[in-house]
Amino acid sequence: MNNIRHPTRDELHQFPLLSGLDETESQRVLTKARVVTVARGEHLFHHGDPARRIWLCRTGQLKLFRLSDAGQEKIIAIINPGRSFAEATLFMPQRVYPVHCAAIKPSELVGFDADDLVKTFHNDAEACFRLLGTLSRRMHEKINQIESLALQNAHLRVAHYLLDEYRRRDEPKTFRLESSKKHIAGLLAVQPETLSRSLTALQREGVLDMDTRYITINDPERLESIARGALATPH
Amino acid sequence: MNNIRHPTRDELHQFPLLSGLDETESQRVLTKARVVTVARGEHLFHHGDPARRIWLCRTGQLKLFRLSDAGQEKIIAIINPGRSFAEATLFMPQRVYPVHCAAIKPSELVGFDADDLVKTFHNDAEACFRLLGTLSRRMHEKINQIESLALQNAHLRVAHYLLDEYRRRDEPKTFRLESSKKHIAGLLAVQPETLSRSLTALQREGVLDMDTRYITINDPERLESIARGALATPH
DNA sequence: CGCTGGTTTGATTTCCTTCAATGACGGTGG
DNA sequence: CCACCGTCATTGAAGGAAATCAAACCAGCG
Repeated sequence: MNNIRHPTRDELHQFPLLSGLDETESQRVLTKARVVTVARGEHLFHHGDPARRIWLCRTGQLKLFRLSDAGQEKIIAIINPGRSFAEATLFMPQRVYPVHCAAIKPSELVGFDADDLVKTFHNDAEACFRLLGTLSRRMHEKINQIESLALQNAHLRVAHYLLDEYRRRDEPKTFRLESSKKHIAGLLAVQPETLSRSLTALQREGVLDMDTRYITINDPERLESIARGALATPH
Repeated sequence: MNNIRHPTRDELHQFPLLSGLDETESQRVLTKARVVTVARGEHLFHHGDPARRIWLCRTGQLKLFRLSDAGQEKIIAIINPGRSFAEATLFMPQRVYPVHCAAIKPSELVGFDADDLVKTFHNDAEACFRLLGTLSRRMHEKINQIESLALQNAHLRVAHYLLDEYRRRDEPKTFRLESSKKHIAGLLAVQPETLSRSLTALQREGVLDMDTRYITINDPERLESIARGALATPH
């Protein structure tokens, strides 16, 4: 039975980091795990807070982000159900969260005890390898983000983002944006106005159509060539 | 005796990832390890190459970087002696290098066999933990780079860089830049001209003095406040 | 000494942010 | 069910930061 207040053993095993646990370990981790709900807009943790738990998003949506002194927000990642986050804090000398985390939608999370997990990893080489895999993948994603910010202009970043989303969903003509345009702008490190202008330009070019949060890709090849740097020449 | 052609067991143990190996494992890893020299300007590997080795820089200096279609170069990291790199490729499903690597100075490296290392990690939970720690630290560095690119303007990035270098060296009044200004510009994702102008402005403000590659920090507090966002108001 | 590549300085251009105003949603409570 | 409010989205105009272009200078090194 799927009790919403406590993580089930099945759920635990879907969690990639813990999928190989035996009965005893499962039991211990479950005992220390806690379900937390966060209202829309509410913070789960702040940048610099001691990281006593690592998290699995069960429902809802959250953002991991940094803030500038001026209050500008750069989103590092948007967290959707099934994603875990903050694993890298486990192995840092001083265990603090490197970013803020707040809910974009009302969300429900499972929080695993950090000390407890480290103990588990000590006995489980397989789990270590899975975590190494996860962190490595994330590291390469970060390198891609750095390249994107450093070498691509705003329109290129937008085109790239759309193409990535399109492919991630297995290339359906139409799909729904994962989040509001304001948040996507924060993810791409552009102003909402700039994102809006980019999308309008792509629409004018006939590359895509847009209906509020729904995007229809009319010309994937064209989008790809634009993402590669072909200037979207406005007439 | 320090044979320059083959890594010694002592050297292997300085390598943080392998410092806990026992005699047998040391022996195996050493057998498969290979010393490679790279001339200034020469590539060690390209973005997308199969990653059959991970590397330890013994002497010289290298850059890890990405290239834009237009040929612009964004440096992800500058590698100095004692630093290892490319570890994260070990645990990726498709083992390829995510960046280019080229020598800034003539360099000598030890290349460890990837399959061999993975075997070692299977038997050595301690080594796994050390690697998890290394990757976690690098991940947080990447997050800092992303924040820097997204939320700080060029002058702020320069000030931050100088402050970091100053502190990393334990705050000597004068220190030598780790690399040419062209490469530092590539690291900070600004044009060399912009870096030059930033440094000139800081000099004009009396924050620092500069003599070719040597920087003297006259006013660390001022530099810090500039890095925090205090506008360097040119009169 | 005389290259070659790195650095500085100035002038111009481009891109993106900022500012401002209007319009469209979508959730909430009457 | 509809009116209201706040947030999000769009569009235009103006300003500013950094890139680009161009040229002169400098430094290290064969």
